[in-house]
Amino acid sequence: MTPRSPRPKDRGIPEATVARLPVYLRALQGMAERGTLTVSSEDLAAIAGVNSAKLRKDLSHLGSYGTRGVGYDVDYLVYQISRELGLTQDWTVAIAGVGNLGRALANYGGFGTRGFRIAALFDADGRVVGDEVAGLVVRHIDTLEDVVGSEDVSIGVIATPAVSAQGVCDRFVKAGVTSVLNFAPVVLSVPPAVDVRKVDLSIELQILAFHEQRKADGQAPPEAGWIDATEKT
Amino acid sequence: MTPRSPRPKDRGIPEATVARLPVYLRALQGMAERGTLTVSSEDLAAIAGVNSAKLRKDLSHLGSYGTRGVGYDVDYLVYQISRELGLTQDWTVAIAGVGNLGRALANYGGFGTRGFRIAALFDADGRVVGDEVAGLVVRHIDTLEDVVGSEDVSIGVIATPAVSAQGVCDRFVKAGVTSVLNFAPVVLSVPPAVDVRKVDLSIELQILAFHEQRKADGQAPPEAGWIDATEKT
DNA sequence: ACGCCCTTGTGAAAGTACGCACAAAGTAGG
DNA sequence: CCTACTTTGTGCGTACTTTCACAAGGGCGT
Ligand SMILES: NC(=O)c1ccc[n+]([C@@H]2O[C@H](COP(=O)([O-])OP(=O)(O)OC[C@H]3O[C@@H](n4cnc5c(N)ncnc54)[C@H](O)[C@@H]3O)[C@@H](O)[C@H]2O)c1
Ligand SMILES: NC(=O)c1ccc[n+]([C@@H]2O[C@H](COP(=O)([O-])OP(=O)(O)OC[C@H]3O[C@@H](n4cnc5c(N)ncnc54)[C@H](O)[C@@H]3O)[C@@H](O)[C@H]2O)c1
Repeated sequence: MTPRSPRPKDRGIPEATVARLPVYLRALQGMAERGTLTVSSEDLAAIAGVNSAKLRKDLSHLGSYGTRGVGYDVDYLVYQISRELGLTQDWTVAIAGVGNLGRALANYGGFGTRGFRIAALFDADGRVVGDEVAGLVVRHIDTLEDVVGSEDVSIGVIATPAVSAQGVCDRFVKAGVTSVLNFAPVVLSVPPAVDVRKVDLSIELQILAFHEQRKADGQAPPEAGWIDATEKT
Repeated sequence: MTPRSPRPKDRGIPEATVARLPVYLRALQGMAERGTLTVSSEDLAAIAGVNSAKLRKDLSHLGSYGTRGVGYDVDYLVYQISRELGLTQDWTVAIAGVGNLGRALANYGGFGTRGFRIAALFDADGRVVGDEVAGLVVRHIDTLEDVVGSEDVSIGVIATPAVSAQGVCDRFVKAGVTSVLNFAPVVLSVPPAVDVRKVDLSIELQILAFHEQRKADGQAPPEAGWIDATEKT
């Protein structure tokens, strides 16, 4: 069985654009806090580390929200991007695996402030179950289905060891979760209706190692200006 | 993402391929441990969650290491991919910011086993400096330059708050680090010779939220004639 | 030695993404 | 109202990516 790509055709905003919208949003929110009223594509692009034409094209997928000769209204753009990303509503998140990483995630304040409410923590280890972490009592993984149902969890985070990840994922899916963020170094199989995104630190390091080796193979690195780093995931 | 290399000696492996090689490698290492001797592109692709033609094309960039009618020799392929990724040598890593996330990273065993040696931990907080974390004593960030130089660190990991990230990055770069893995939610500016990769959990969640919303919209009548206020005539 | 059958490696097509360059659209000032 | 100036929105060429489809290569049974 070949796991089908979650969204072969999104008859809407290109995936590459979706991945950049959060970056723009963050930049804009910073500007809004500092009281900036409008911003040009040139300036915003510089902050976000992208080409200004790309930024304009990205925003054009949301609609014509700019004013020629002036730029974009910061607050209005914040609202439009938020709406497009689905951040005008709150999302409920559950984390499975309360080890090193799960604890770091639970304790991280940056989620709640962005509309992602952590509703439950699960672990299989009896020594962890019952602990209070970040204001939540760790529940046993066997209660996952009940809690996910009653709390209406829509995003499941997997921070268990790799061997447990597929099993936990299956339980999330069976319980009705349709988006999964996976930190375990395994490829998860899910039904087509479920989105999975993975964060794999080892892979990131290996990609860096590849380029590092390439630099070492060559000779003197090119000297030039200072650029903004932008990457994709 | 190397913008403009005036020296296209194009022994180049596509970036998209590089990002998948670690996935293949992990699958192959698992097979090797279970004693599998050879594997077909079809089977390996299924495990890695990709199209088999894509896998073959990816591997073809490394050379012709398969045998028609048979498949690929697992051990040999492990070696070739490792070599291509630069994993036949060890890389030295330093982590700046020993908070929730920095500790989780330091305590994670999955790096050392893959050729990434964590050589130093840095923090700016006097209450953290001097602590022992994962067998290393946390050093003060002001010693970064010395340590990076003497330990020959090539990869810097940034796990500080966002406001400190650019500053820490600059120090890494000035000290000679040419690869940075950034967990802070900011776009870093670096010279062209430095590679930056970012891991941004908020962005991942926001992308999931986007698709989640889209799924929900599909159920309900989409926008029923609702037009944005700024729609032009 | 021979031919069958399996799997690789790769042209070519289709689909995405990027960024330049510029007309269109809006502002500001007279 | 008109002119000068600024910045958006996008058409278009280029480059990269994915996928299909199949000829060529190689092992294996007879
Ligand atoms: N810590 C890191 O920095 C880091 C980095 C990269 C990848 N990862 C990956 O993230 C995952 C978690 O890493 P970690 O360092 O937190 O590991 P950990 O061992 O510290 O924590 C894992 C937790 O999952 C729990 N668990 C095990 N089986 C479970 C199950 N079936 N259901 C629910 N909980 C279960 C364990 O009891 C433990 O508390 C691993 O897959 C690891 O490879 C971690
Ligand atoms: N914890 C998570 O799960 C999580 C998730 C997503 C993103 N992040 C990001 O990762 C980063 C770290 O998160 P955290 O939860 O570990 O934060 P934290 O506050 O727990 O830890 C940050 C650490 O960095 C240290 N620090 C501050 N300034 C420094 C400097 N100039 N030099 C060296 N060290 C410095 C602090 O003393 C602290 O120990 C943040 O940017 C955060 O936004 C974390």
